[in-house]
Amino acid sequence: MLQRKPAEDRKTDIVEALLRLADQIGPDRLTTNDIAREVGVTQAAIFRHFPTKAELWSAVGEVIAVRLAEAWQQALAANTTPKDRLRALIAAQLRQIEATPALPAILHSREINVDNVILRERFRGLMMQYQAHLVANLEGMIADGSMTPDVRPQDAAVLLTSLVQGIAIRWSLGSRGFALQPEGLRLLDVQLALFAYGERQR
Amino acid sequence: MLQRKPAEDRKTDIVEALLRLADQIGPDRLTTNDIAREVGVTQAAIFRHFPTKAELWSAVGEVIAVRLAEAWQQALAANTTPKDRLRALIAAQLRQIEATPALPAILHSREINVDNVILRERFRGLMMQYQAHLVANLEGMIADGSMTPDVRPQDAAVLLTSLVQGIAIRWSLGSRGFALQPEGLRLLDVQLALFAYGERQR
DNA sequence: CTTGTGAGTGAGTAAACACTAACATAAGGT
DNA sequence: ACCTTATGTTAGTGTTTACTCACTCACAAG
Repeated sequence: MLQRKPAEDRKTDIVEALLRLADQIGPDRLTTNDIAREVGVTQAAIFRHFPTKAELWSAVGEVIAVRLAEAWQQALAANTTPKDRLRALIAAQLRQIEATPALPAILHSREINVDNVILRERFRGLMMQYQAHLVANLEGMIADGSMTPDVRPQDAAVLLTSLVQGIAIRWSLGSRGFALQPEGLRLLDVQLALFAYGERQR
Repeated sequence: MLQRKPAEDRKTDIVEALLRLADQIGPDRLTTNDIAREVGVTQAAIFRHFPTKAELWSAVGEVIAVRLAEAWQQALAANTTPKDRLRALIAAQLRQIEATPALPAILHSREINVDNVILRERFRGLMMQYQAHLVANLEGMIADGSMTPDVRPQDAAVLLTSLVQGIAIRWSLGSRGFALQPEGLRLLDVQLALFAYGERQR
């Protein structure tokens, strides 16, 4: 028989297994059987730790939300200039996706966005927070002269989040044929150079 | 009892129903029962027209591929300058998504990208074709002076496709709270203005 | 060494799934 | 008007799904 673990350890095992499998199988196709096999326990064991599949998904959502929020806080704390902070915010997002490739798929999954109303609102708020961080630092960049005032910070923020999503999609569709973070940061610098152009010509 | 239709008409009914439902229920969660109810026939009737669910998805993929290719051809044919053609290509894409909101979800669904190898390659080729159109017209813009030569056309194309995807995601997550095409074109013009900056300062 | 607790199992359940076979009848060409 | 055909239905099939329940036994505290 298999080694027993305290409930808390096993719970994290299950959540990690789900995150791994969600990338291969897809969030909406993942079954409790798949998860149990990956963890190395019987299917019934999953339900000892999570009363329903929906509550398992809630736990996964919570883990993701905490990780993202922590990564952003760290990015902001470790840098001082608006431009460095902006780059760090984007880099953090790319790193999170690289570490958990299923992240975009889960964020847009029906499991979370249709079935789980609480989690949907949680993520909506989280993404608005990210957008707010971007806008704040873009405003800072306009103030310190590293960005043109011709582009509204809100629009610039949309362009940047789109960039991250676009690269992530290209990365996963192209079977991860390139390193996500370097390629993402390279394109970010292209965009930031464009943002700076307007200023230079003055 | 229900009115009978020639097979060809019914087939398109079924495909249209799937496209409508894929948006609400999700491509990977859609069942043949859901589709049958939407069309207004019994579940078994679906299998009279499509031998398997996978072949139904193939038909859906084919319809999407044809529509996209046609929209691009039309966009290119109706315009002459590189900049107008570029705008038309983006506008066409936004219009397609607005008409078929399930389109992004289907393009990234496991149904097509994991199960259906033929269709996956078909879409990969299609997207590369779109990218090629964008690059060609961006090169034209550099040549006619409406774009800076400082940004590689390939990079600019990635920024633009990301923009479309990003807006589409924001549109669907925000419960379609804004008009997709106008907002998309507005942001496109912001980006195109940035692309032109480098040139202006010369 | 004993014993109480709780992690894990084996063998189920009903519902939902894609798909099938036998039969029915509306529709269209002759 | 008839007869063939193709579209549709009814009532199934086996499989997979999330979830349950009675039971077992590993393990740590006393």
